[in-house]
Amino acid sequence: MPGSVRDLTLFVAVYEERSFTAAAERERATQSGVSQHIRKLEDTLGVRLFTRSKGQVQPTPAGDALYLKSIDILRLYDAAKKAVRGYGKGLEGQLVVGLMPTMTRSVLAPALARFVADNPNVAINVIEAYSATLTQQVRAAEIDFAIVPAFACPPGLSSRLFLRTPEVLVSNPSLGLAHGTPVRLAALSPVKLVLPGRPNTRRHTLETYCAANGVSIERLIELDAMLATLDLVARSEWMTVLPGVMMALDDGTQHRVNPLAEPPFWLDLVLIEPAQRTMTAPARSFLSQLEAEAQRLNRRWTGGVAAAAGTPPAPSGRGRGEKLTRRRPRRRPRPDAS
Amino acid sequence: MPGSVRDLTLFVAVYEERSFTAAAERERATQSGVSQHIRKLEDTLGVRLFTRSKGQVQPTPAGDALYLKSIDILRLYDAAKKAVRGYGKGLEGQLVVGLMPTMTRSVLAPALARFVADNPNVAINVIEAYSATLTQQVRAAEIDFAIVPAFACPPGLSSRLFLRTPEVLVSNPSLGLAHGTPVRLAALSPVKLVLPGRPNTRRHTLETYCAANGVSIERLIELDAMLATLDLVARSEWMTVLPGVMMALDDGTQHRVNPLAEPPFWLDLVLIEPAQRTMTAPARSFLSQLEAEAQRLNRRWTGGVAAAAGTPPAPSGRGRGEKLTRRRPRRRPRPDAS
DNA sequence: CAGAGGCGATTACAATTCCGGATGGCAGCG
DNA sequence: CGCTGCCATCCGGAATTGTAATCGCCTCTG
Repeated sequence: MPGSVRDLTLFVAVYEERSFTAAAERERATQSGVSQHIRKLEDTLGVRLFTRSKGQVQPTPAGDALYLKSIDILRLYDAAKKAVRGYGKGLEGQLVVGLMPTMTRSVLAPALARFVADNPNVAINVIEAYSATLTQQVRAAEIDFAIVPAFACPPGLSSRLFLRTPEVLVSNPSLGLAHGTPVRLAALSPVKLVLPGRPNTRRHTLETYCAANGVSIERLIELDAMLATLDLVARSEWMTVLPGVMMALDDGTQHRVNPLAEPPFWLDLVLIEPAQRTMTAPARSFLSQLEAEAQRLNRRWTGGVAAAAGTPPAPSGRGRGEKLTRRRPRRRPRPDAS
Repeated sequence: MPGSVRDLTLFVAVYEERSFTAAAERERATQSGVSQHIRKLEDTLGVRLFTRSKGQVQPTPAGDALYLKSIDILRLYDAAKKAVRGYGKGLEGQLVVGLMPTMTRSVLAPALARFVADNPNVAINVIEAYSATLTQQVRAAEIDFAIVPAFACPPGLSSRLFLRTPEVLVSNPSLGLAHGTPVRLAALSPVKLVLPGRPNTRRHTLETYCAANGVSIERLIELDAMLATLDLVARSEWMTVLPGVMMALDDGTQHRVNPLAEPPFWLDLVLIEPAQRTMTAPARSFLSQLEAEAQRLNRRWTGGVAAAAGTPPAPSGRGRGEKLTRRRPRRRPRPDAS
């Protein structure tokens, strides 16, 4: 009933060669096979496609019509085959990743572009959310892995340090800070800061830093919207503090970016994944791309000799790649929101 | 290697249903068969098209791409099938017909339109030429039949009367003749006539008529180009004489048409075909359409009571449908040119 | 007119593919 | 833990496809 592409190929060959035998050798088939294919076509369509009289094979009007359609179909078919073959390289599978705005602003795009180029047949789903949501989804094994700020690791999760990045002050260029140079926040005190809301542990961490280092906050706006925060800073005298890896590509025209100094202030990002299962190959591959890109961008702040000197050792003996799965904690600590 | 349309149909079904079993029953197949088809596709393409994990069938990016192409291919394929099936009705074969301008000006188009509508899969080739050429081609069995002026039938031809049509005077409307009324050519004498060249027997017949009926020819132009003749008559005071069936559709605005009277002047058209072979079914069918149309148009001149009165009996006992094949003549008479 | 040769149709048989039922693995669910 | 739904796989028979050989028709040629 449905007919094969071979039928059309042979038909087109006969049409163009005006000969069954010529078509047969062109298509590496026997004259007999070609004859049978054409006859099958004619039978199923109920139409003669060629007149084989006078020693000449001539297409009928129906043959002409079918030829015009056939070449389109075959061209499409071939294009489809080629296009789909292009997906053959690289890994295969699905990949669901949870990332905070910290990762999605600068790190994600290059890593993602490289990964899809290398692995076109992996179905990718990136979820941008705050760490509370992400942690929950990882524990439910809804996503392959997530990158979140370091926190007390709840059960069912496996985690390791992903990146240590400096916190940076982000301000309006008109405020006159020299882009990229370390800054002592206390020297600017009192400051007007845009900070995340109370549920976000980041808020507490930042306030603690300020209080401990003689930074008085003149005014404060709570914004849990990253795009709005950046826009507000770019258009006003409000400032904010963000993870450095997120701002590594800024050149100082939209935002002035200055690492906090005296004392430096570091943020640890950790990778979390469901403890009960091993990471899929696409997840591993994408993670390595992501990590490479994050470290490359982070060198904007740690690569310089002066900045490198200020890098503290990894905290509390937990090095990169070291698992810290906790199976049965006494109580479940609430994950912080970023 | 080349894959069948069934593959794509089943693939599309799976893609849309997101389920192998649902696709199977939608396409009247078994789940097993669907699974095998998809696997064959994946193997030949070297790409996974669906991820069958978590109890969910989800297309991969390659699956998405293939789906987009597939629906186009299937749509095209279906359209092609439907279109070609449309050629299934009616007769099939080839048809080569030779006609003079006398037939092609008014008779051919309606007959041809009806014939191709009824028999879409007949390859038609109409050759417009003068009778000398046509007779030769019929004898060489290059064409199925031709319509030519009556003449002494050479060997190898079978002929019968096709149509008796009155000769009509064609003139410029500004000359003031009443369109459609019989006219006595002698009353217009002397006349300025456009006539075919000497090789055409028509020329001799017309001159004979004029001479025998007191028509003096004031001036004469030889034109063997029908379009040019009609155009010249429409734009000047030159007149010509043409077979009536050719001018039956004219309404008198471009050309005034008047049957010759006192005496009337008839042209016999005959059908000629190769004697050694019987006419093909398409040829018979087309001929009957052509004949019906010719007679319909001819009634414009013979249908009226007065005109019918002037119709002479068929000449020399050769009625319509009567063959006059001559196998072995003494000498081969030169066919006249029309 | 006879013979040769080209070409498509047909036939018979072999290889392959297709199809459907049965079975097994896996995950979700009560 | 059994049940159920779903897909993969295996297997045997049916159908299709491909091949080689042959036939019939036509053309060409001498």
